[in-house]
Amino acid sequence: MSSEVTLKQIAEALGVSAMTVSRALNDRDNVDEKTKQRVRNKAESMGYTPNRVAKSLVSRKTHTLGVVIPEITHAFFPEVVRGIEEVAYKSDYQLFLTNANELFSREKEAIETLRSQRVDGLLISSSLTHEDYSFYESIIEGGAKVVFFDRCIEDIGASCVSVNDRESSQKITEHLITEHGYTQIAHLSGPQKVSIGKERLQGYKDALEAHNLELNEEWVIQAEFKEDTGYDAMIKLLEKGREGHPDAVVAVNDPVAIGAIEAIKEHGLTIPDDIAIVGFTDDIRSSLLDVPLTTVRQPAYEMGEQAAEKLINVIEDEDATVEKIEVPTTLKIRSSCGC
Amino acid sequence: MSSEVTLKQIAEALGVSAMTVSRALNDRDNVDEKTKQRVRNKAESMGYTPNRVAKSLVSRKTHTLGVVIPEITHAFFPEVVRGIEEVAYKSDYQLFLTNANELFSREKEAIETLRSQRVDGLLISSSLTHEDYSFYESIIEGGAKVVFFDRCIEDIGASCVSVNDRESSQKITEHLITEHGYTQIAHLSGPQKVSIGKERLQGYKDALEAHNLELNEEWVIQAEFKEDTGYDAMIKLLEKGREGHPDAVVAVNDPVAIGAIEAIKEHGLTIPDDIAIVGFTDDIRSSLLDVPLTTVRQPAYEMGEQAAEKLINVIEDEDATVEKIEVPTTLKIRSSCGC
DNA sequence: ACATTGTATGTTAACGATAACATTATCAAT
DNA sequence: ATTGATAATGTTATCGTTAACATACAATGT
Repeated sequence: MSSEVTLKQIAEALGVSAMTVSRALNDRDNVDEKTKQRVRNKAESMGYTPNRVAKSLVSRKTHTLGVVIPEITHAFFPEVVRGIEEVAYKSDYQLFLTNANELFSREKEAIETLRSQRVDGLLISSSLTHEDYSFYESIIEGGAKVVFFDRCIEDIGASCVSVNDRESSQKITEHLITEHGYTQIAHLSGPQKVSIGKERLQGYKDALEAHNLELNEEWVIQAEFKEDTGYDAMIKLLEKGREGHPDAVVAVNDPVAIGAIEAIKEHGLTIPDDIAIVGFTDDIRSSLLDVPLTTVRQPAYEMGEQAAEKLINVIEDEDATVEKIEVPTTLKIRSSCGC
Repeated sequence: MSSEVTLKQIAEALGVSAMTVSRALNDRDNVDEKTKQRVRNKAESMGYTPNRVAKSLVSRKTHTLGVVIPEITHAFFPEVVRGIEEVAYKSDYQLFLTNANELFSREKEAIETLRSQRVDGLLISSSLTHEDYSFYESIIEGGAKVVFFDRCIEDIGASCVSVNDRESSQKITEHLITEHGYTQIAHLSGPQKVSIGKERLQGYKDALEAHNLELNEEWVIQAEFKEDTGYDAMIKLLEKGREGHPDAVVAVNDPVAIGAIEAIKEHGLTIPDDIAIVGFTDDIRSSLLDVPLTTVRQPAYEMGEQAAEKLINVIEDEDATVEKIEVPTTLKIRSSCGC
């Protein structure tokens, strides 16, 4: 039997109306138990699969969520997606997954398509790198239910699940200052248009300020989020060299730190003796490096769970409020910081 | 404007019929250029988003693919999904992603739901661990378009994209024999009900046989696919101990090898001097271990691409044939084998 | 005997878009 | 002016399901 079996076909085969079949299969009241059984058997034997497309058209609900992430390569986002998936599964939602590949244009396209699909809600980690939020504003105003995670766009009426990047960044920088006494600390930053890039830089600055260390603008080099940009930024930093190299480096995330480590090694320097370095994310590789990387652990799975729970809440409860949900980070002290 | 704008509403606002609006927005012939422009402007200003649900009901095509994977934690499947996503994106398909969590019951449920969603096709990496293929048979007979990848179910009328597990397993085992002269080689196998479990064991046996080494059944221990099962299996192997431990171990995949390495270290043995070990997969961590792991590299991204291409081909071309597509593996020789 | 209640079923219309067919307007050719 | 062809637009029915209302019939109470 083909997958094209419809209620009407079952109805005809049994000599009843389509409505009765619908009622029987949805186990409603007011249907004779014998009829229900007859219908169920027939549906089974004809290989009936309910058509959610038709159902969605009537109910204006698709029971689907759109997930938009900026990349799938590293361990972080898959882990977030696993958390999302788990919650969605339990609440009987299906997931549309799209990878924007760090391109906002592609993200926009993806969101547009997902809205066409009439997803009940959107989970977005933004690839935006400029400061024009009008696209998000318009879709939210247009009634889309959105929850951001990790890379958030704030104050535009959508909830957000992330870690406290600024505070965490400050904490790990302070670890370098108070535990190890470093004073010459550089930062390989992320793009300043992305919230986590800005926040983490700010946390680094906060730490310096709190300990009366002077900020050397020359030692803040902008990378992006991947290994090669970390490598390049570190090379730049090492080649400035007039005033010598820094004691320690705070990288915007672990992939950047991993790239930087390679550059440091190539320059014949050792970690942590010549230069200490710390990251952010706790990439799956970080504990396995020659000199295990001290970093900030972000609970990715939990972040996914929280984001999905919040979104489903927004979808199902009319008066859910806009929230900023922070999931706690933990410092993962390993040896790259000098410990 | 809410997302609930319909063609009819635009039509009313302009005093034309819904059909004209539909034609204008789809840029059909036989519509006055001025009308088209008026319609487009109005649609834009009202924030119209076409409803794919309604469209799908008419066209009986959803332009969506269902992807079912057994796990998302490790790097392999995310990378496959990235390949799938890329191809789907280019061909304008959306992806439903579901994680079966290594549970066949959950996979079955997922497939049923995806069929309800009327996905145009399914990409499946099976979590099946028994030998009853009737579920797959029935959905394929029911007209579902299916392409398996990595963990395939063969000879039931669906195409399959995978590596040649048996041959690759034989090759890496032979590397241990011919390059290093090991003769006491153990195997930590996968579940024998899963194709890759069976095939890789078989490849291991082929290698022994080809070199006239006796197969010691005691040294084939069944693990599953994760670290903890590798650890447990290795402990079992080490504690048999009457005849001493093996020279070398062939693990069914890298996570199992990583678990086993821990067990080996705990027993105070060193790799590769006391026991050499090799894996399969080329996990992102494998090159970063204390003793980098020799393994078989599976081109995950390419596997995803091929699987998606094949599926789209099956969907769009009536007389596409059933194929077994093999993507080539490469040996990643590092130092855990003794090199 | 008859209104009343309740159970089991049927009919119609709707969700939003579009294919297929129908109608009207426009213009050139005779 | 009339015809025919073509361009522009409208109408109806359909996809599969279900809500809302309608009907048929049996059982109950007075």
